[in-house]
Amino acid sequence: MSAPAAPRPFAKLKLEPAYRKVAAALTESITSGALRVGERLPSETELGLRMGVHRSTVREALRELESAGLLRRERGSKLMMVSRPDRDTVASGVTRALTLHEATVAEVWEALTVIEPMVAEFAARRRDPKSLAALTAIVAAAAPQDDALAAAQAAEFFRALAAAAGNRVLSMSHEPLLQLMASSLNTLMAVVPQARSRIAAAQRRILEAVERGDAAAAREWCGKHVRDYRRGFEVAGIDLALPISSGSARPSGRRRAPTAAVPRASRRSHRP
Amino acid sequence: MSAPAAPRPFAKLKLEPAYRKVAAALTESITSGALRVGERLPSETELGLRMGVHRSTVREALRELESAGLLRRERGSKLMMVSRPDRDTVASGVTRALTLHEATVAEVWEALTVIEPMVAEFAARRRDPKSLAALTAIVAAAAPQDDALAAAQAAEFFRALAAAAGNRVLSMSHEPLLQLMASSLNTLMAVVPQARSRIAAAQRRILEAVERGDAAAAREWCGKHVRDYRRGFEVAGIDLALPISSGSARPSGRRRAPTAAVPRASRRSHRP
DNA sequence: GTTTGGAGTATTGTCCGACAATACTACGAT
DNA sequence: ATCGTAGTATTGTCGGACAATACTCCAAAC
Repeated sequence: MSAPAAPRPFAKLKLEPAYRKVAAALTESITSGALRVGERLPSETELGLRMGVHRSTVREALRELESAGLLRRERGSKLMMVSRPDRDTVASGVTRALTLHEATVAEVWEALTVIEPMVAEFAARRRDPKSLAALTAIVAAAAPQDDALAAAQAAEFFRALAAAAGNRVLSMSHEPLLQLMASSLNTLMAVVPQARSRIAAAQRRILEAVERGDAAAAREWCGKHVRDYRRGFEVAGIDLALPISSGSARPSGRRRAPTAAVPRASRRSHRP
Repeated sequence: MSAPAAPRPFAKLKLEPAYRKVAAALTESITSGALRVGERLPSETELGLRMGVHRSTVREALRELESAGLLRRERGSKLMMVSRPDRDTVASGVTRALTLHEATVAEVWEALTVIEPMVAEFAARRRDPKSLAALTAIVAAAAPQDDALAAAQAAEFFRALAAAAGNRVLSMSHEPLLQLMASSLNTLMAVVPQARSRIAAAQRRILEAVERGDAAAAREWCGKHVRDYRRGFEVAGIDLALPISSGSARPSGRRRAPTAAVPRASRRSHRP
């Protein structure tokens, strides 16, 4: 900075770098409410000026908050805006972590077993017209030929169910599960064609139970539904003990060799 | 870079900035396994050289991955190391998101209602000596006078229970709930002293059921336990409909005015 | 022979400054 | 009042610099 910080007798020992302090300060300002959601941040230069660091340092901090979803930019704007991390951002973080920890298909399925039936139960208990309409629309949208679409619809059903249950914590908690299931569902659809009608039937039964507010029935049918998925996986030959593939479900070209951003390790970058 | 990229007839339209592309490429390399966990990254300069961008640009990308927990530095090392996001990193992201979305105490409690009993059931079903020992140790550690410690112990019990259940997905899913409960538990302990013995008793009963592999009993007792928390909240006068306080449970000084990192908005930084 | 002590190098953290592209503002012409 | 345009502010990216410190490796000391 401008002040060269004369090395005093017992100088301060700097435990964490400035960019982290800046990031922490900004995060605090957001979570404490000092900066409200939707508010625009000052420019990088001004932030640097006020906090006594250089713009580059501010920038590194901003990238941190940005990737956490605490800051974003509205379409075609330059200034950053305070925002709450949206569902997908948060969930994809969890998804990545679980993938890297090599969570198995069985673990994910088991978690679904735990959560979804209760979600259905709450949905039946708290049904309201709007979410019922949304649910109905999704169930009605019979998935066509496309396997990927059918898989997406299956996930969408659970999403809508959670929305109908009116519990954002549950909604947020089960989102990673849906994301993780994506690739398995894809192969399920492809390999077991009759799965589609079974799923459709199950969805209809759950929807009916929710519609008439029959919580117990909704839970039961949903439980059966999830258990049926397991059978589907077995029929499709998906090994439940295997780690879930991160299956980003990209349009195509998933089989090409992993484009290594860093092809070879540098001379002495790797020490066992 | 070195090549000035002569503005060709129909120039490339750059949709996303370089630092994001770099971050995406690195992330891909990690999730695809091209970079294995534990491996050391090359230096920033070398990364920049190889990927054709300036060091500053690489740095911004690194901050992104770092905050996502995909990169970390082992104590006192300079080079970055590929890592899997650890439980706390991921969970605190979810916690922050839910806090900012103003999830209510009721929602969090409800989610606990859904997850914990099933966790207890699985723990009973899959009990193994090691996790049983850990559980026993935690239950035995009767929380002393300190309210914060008692609250922490209560959370720790659930953590150990999930570990005993041997499902990392459930473990990861319920961690944010425990974090969110922290502050409420704190006030619960402070206001309702008799809660401590009730909790201890409940933990003992759950532990017993798990020890003898009685899945149904474990689930039942755990359900009662969680429901008892709700009663505790009501007695303590905690409004269930209120948003959960982000309660970072810092040692002290929680009541001071929020230290605004950015005291006043700059001249034209805010447009309604 | 093993340990200790440096000298030298590599790497990060931070800063400074520059410049093109582009969003935003304000003013002047119609 | 509307519109177009010139000027300004801001981001994205680059080049380079320098202090502090981790790492390497060789030589001296025990």
